[in-house]
Amino acid sequence: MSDDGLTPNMEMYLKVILEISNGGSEPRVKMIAERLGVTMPSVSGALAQLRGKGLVGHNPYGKVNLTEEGRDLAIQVKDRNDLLFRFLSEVLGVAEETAKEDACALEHVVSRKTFNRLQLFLEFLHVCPLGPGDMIGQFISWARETDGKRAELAERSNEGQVNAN
Amino acid sequence: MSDDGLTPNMEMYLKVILEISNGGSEPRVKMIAERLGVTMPSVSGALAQLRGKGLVGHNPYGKVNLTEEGRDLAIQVKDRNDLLFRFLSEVLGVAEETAKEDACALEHVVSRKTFNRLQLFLEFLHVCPLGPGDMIGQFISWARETDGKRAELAERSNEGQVNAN
DNA sequence: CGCAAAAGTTAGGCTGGCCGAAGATTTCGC
DNA sequence: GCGAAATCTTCGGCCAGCCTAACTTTTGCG
Repeated sequence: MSDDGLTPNMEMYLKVILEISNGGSEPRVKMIAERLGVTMPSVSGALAQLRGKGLVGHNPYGKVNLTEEGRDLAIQVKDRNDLLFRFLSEVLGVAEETAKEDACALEHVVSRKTFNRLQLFLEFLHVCPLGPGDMIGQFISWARETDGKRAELAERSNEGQVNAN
Repeated sequence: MSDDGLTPNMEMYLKVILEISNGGSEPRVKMIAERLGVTMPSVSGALAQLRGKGLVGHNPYGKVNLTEEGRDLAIQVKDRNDLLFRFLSEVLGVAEETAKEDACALEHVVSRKTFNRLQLFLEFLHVCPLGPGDMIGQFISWARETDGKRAELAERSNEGQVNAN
């Protein structure tokens, strides 16, 4: 577990607030609500909690901003997201949309230790001493072939199998 | 998301019931409670829900058993867990304990598509055309070195840094 | 058998999150 | 500068999960 003592939901709020301000906008309750797909009352409640933990500054009807501590946590969440996304899409070759969704769920659950190892692993793959840098490409094309063959086999062995997707 | 329409918690209940029966015991409320670290009333409640969804058979004071559908789902969860655990421990070289914990959280959150790609990826690493089979070993030792070097650097550049764990 | 211990359930209460409805505040256009 | 629209908060209510306390059923031992 990622343990910063926050629930996945609270991490999401922090991350979104960070993203909004990184995007150059003033984070507003409404905007946060839209991005998270929740209603404004939910955001109000969440902000109250986060304010209570000293992670955001926010007085009623006022501006929302991350405290230093809140910003640090938000950055950590975002870093986990970025790393996971890169791993899923670049290494595993998962479709962008899926990679985004999965990263967003995984980011709250990956421990520090695993994060570190995964980071190292990505570096390694790029620096990889085997083959000229491109072990990822090798995997991707091997995977394509393999997938293809298996699809054929499945086809050939007939039957109305369950959707394998 | 893994979407079987179950919450992570419900998936855990199914998984644990499966593990208990695979271990050759009759799953009992008490045993499930112990394995999950919850109280018996929580288990009772969960079983009621699962029974409602037709995933377990269980009448009051009676035996607990998975229906066919429940068993299928439980197996899927377990498969996800196994794959993740292998990836974390064998490939990334994460410590066993951590790998177990992380796999247990990740298993509820990995989409089918990502699961499939990860599975393929593990196969590939074992079959890997680059270097004779052992790209994992290469990573592990490269990681050890790199970690070492960085520890030194951190050491040398002094300062009471935050625990980098 | 008969009754205590173990196992299980029901009841009530808590927290985290979410919602809609309704009321408060701020902003903006005229 | 005032009123309507937009934004935000407060208030109840809901569901998932968990707990403790108290009650019921089953088990098993003397």
